[in-house]
Amino acid sequence: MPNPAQNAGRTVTIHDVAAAAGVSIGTASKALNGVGRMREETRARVAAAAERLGFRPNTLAQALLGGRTYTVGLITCDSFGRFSIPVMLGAEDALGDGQISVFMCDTRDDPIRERHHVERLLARRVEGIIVTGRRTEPRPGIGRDLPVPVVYAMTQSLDESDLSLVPDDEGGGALATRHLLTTGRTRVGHVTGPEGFQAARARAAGMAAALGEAGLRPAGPVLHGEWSEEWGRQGADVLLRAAPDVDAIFCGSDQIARGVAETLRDRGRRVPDDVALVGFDNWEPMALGSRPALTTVDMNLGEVGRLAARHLLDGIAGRPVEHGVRTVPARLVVRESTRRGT
Amino acid sequence: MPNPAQNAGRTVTIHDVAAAAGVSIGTASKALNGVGRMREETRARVAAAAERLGFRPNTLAQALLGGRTYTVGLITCDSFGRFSIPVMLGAEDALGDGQISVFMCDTRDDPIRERHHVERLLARRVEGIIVTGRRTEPRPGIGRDLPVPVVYAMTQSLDESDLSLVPDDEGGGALATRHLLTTGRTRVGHVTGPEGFQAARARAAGMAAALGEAGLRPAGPVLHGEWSEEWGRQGADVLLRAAPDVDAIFCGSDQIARGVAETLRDRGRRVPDDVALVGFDNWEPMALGSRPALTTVDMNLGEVGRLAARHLLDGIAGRPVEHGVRTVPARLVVRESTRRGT
DNA sequence: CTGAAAGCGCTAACAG
DNA sequence: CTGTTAGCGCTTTCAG
Repeated sequence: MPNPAQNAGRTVTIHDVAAAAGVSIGTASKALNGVGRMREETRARVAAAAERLGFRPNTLAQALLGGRTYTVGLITCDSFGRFSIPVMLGAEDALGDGQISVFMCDTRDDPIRERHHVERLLARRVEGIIVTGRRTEPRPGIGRDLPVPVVYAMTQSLDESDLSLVPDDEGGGALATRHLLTTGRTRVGHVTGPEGFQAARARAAGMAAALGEAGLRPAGPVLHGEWSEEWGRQGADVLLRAAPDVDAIFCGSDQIARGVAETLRDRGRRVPDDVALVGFDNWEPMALGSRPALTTVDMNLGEVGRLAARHLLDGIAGRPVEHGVRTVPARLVVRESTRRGT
Repeated sequence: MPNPAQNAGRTVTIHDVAAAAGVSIGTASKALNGVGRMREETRARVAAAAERLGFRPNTLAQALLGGRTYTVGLITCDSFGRFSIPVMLGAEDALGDGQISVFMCDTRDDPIRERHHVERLLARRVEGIIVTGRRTEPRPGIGRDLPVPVVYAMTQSLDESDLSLVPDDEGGGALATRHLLTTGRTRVGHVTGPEGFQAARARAAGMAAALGEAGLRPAGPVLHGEWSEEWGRQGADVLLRAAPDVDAIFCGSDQIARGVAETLRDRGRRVPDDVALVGFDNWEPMALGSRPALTTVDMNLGEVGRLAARHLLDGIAGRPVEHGVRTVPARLVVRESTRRGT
């Protein structure tokens, strides 16, 4: 049986198929697309010829004619980093079934490169663009009045008329905090990332709100620093001095939580018996590698991506795209670091 | 000044530009492409019209006519994981400047999906395909006699006639080991990943070779286990029992190294004073978060990707693509965990 | 120096 | 039931 793919010579066109099947080019097209009515025998003969020659309809020609390319662009400013990848996966998920292919572009955080990529994508007649990013900090949009719909995911456009999908940091902070309260903790501290990050501020706000509902306040000051383990180690020390009776610490990231865990251990506090610990990100290598394994907030980034894709598809279908900033609920993943309340 | 992008209504074609500039369609084309000879004034008039209307040549039409699409496919089996991302970045790097766009496809490790993606890419007339993967284990190729060149990066095709680019695990192991010897260590142990992984075996072989050159043998048995911190913690205990006088440990991954470091600390061995430690991967969040920061082997994955892209471009240009498995040298990153030799 | 016409691979009307 | 034709947007001969 000849391999259908062995057309290394010249690409097989529908013209070849038609010739091989002894029909005209138009008939071949209809036969292959199951359109119109014709003798079953003819249809089969054409199909056989196509199969034998390894015919693959040229998507470009179809696109040119049909006015649709079934492609979208995915622009990331995250160097394909840790956050945008799950988003992309989710997006690919929602798009892939629709026979839509994805052009990937990385901007390296360079606006010139970005502009360049947008131009290229538009020249390729993508039907829509998803923009993802590293942080949730608002950023300038990729352009106004573009001829295709645009959705921002895991990043946020400064332009109010754009649609941006971001994780619910505030809700996540509240979720983590309420979980700690449920397990009987009442003196909850917070060590997190730079105050300049909206994500850090929102998570802290969520925590404060949840504590407030219970008539409580944070134990010690909210400690802002870098998104690093090293800061977690330092921050924990500061916190232990400021609020020695702390019985739970909510951390702005899993990395910070690991650092905190290390200092707690060095200072003879057992996790979770003396101090319960909650991280943020559900970055598994970190959260599972930590001892004990970290309870943490998962931002459902895949869902962010899926939603972004779905909104984009709506836009492509001609339905008006919503605008403003929309938030995707987070989810708590409970592990050892908060088991067995006091 | 009108925004060139405000063509939300209908896409601007060269026909529109020609009409606006008062020239024929062919003249407009030549003017825009700087081809042929014509009055400077005409050229300028066309350029101005194109600018004003926000004309973007339709890449599809150009591709159809020119027989080149300037696109390649990137297939990953790694769910955009930690390893294939740097590879992609490197590839995008080498391709992007050549005005080549990249279609991303994730297979989720499903051969059916993979087949599907390959078909789709070929239908879109990509000019080449790069396949990346999670492990360096050999895998079946994506198809024989495809009409476009294919390069495997960070994964390896079973088909000897394919070109596969993989990191030099053996060289990396030797590099790490020689560094330890240089800092005066002589009793070097090894804790690494599953024996089933070629990467683990190659790294161990590299270490054995380097020790052999110095007339030495590994301290204790080579310990195979999971690629996890937990295994690092356990493995270190086993090693300390089997070879209590060990003064250096080379680990198969940074995660394992972190686990090893933790156990060493628990057992009262100082790093690097009593025992020096080298990891593998240079996965920065892990390597830098560890205390002390880990000396580790960087596989130069970006280079792997860049090379893959370059070979692919060669293939696209019609030059014959080499075949077999080619190896990209690794690089040592020295940090605290090996400073100050005994 | 500029315009007209052919054609890339395909589909969708319309004739036969 | 099948073949012919026009045309998607563009480039490239070849005449004018």
